[in-house]
Amino acid sequence: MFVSTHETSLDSKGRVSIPASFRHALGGGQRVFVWPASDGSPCLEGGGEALMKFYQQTLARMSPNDPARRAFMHAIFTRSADLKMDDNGRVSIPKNLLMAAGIERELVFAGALDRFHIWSPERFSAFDSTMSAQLHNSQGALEAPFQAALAAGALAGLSTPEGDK
Amino acid sequence: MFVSTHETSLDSKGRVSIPASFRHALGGGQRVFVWPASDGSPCLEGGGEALMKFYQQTLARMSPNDPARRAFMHAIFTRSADLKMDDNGRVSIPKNLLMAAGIERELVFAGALDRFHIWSPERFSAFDSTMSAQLHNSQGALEAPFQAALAAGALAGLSTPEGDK
DNA sequence: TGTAATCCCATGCTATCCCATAAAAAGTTT
DNA sequence: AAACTTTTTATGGGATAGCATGGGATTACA
Repeated sequence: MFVSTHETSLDSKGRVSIPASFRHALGGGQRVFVWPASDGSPCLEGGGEALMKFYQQTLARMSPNDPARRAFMHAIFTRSADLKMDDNGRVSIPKNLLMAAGIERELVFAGALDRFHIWSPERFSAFDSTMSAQLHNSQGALEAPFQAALAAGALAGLSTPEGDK
Repeated sequence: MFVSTHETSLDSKGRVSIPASFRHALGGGQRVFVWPASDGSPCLEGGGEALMKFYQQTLARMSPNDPARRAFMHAIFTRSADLKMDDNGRVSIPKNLLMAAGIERELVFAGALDRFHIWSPERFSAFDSTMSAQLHNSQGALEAPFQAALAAGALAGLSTPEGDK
């Protein structure tokens, strides 16, 4: 899974190394898809073939006439770049996407479980602050899913004495 | 699959290069079919022999008396141009189709998974904005197919704890 | 016999492939 | 725990192949 953040930069040819841990999360394939974040955040969003296959299946479950389908298709497949990593794990992100995210040379890879985000450092630190505040105000909303997951048996062996070694 | 967007233009002879990634998506054949978008969008729609075969089979499954069959037949087969790529991967799109899409010289190829669309740049960016707004208002409509795809096991190993190593 | 479509070759550009280097991480041996 | 070896990662840059594009020559056909 995609975890942690990595700060890096484009080289003189416009290439950037995908962080090693992200490459592992991509599962060995060398295709990477990148598009403007679909939640409207001023950053890019990316994932591997697994995520794209998931989106494909999501589309397959929608009526061909559903206007939401066309919007979703456009947001993910039309706007995305299909990138191929070179032997050293680098990709070249198209200029229009870099511009949309306000990236010049420095950038931040941010893990998000089943996908990752690419930020300009300035926008990322602003976002980081926003999220701190947001989390502080969201404790209530977390309560219910938190308890549900616990009840479903997640964390078994960690929250109870049986989990000790 | 057809992914991403490519901006290009007609040359002085009226030819245009099919983007390389689209040529690959066409599977090596050199026939390309183009027609006015069947959903009423002010653009052209296109695909390769695979898509046409799919439409052919769709027609075969409709009753010969079904008025919808005639309309569908007309929209796809009657209106479409059967283009042949030259050795450099270029085609000449008939003038009447270009006019219908409002294309003068510049144009945009937009991938849509199993097909692609051809837009005038102005119309494309307007459509792009519309789709952003549309997506924003469609979160509800996406919820169900999204969950269904998840339940069907897409993304297995990425979004669930079982995927951890 | 003119007009236009097709075929073919030439060119600059860029993406890709590949090798080299250096730093960092992980693993071994005393 | 220090010293050494091996592997992985990040980065730079040269060589090459593929792509987009322009345009001349040839063919089709009206």
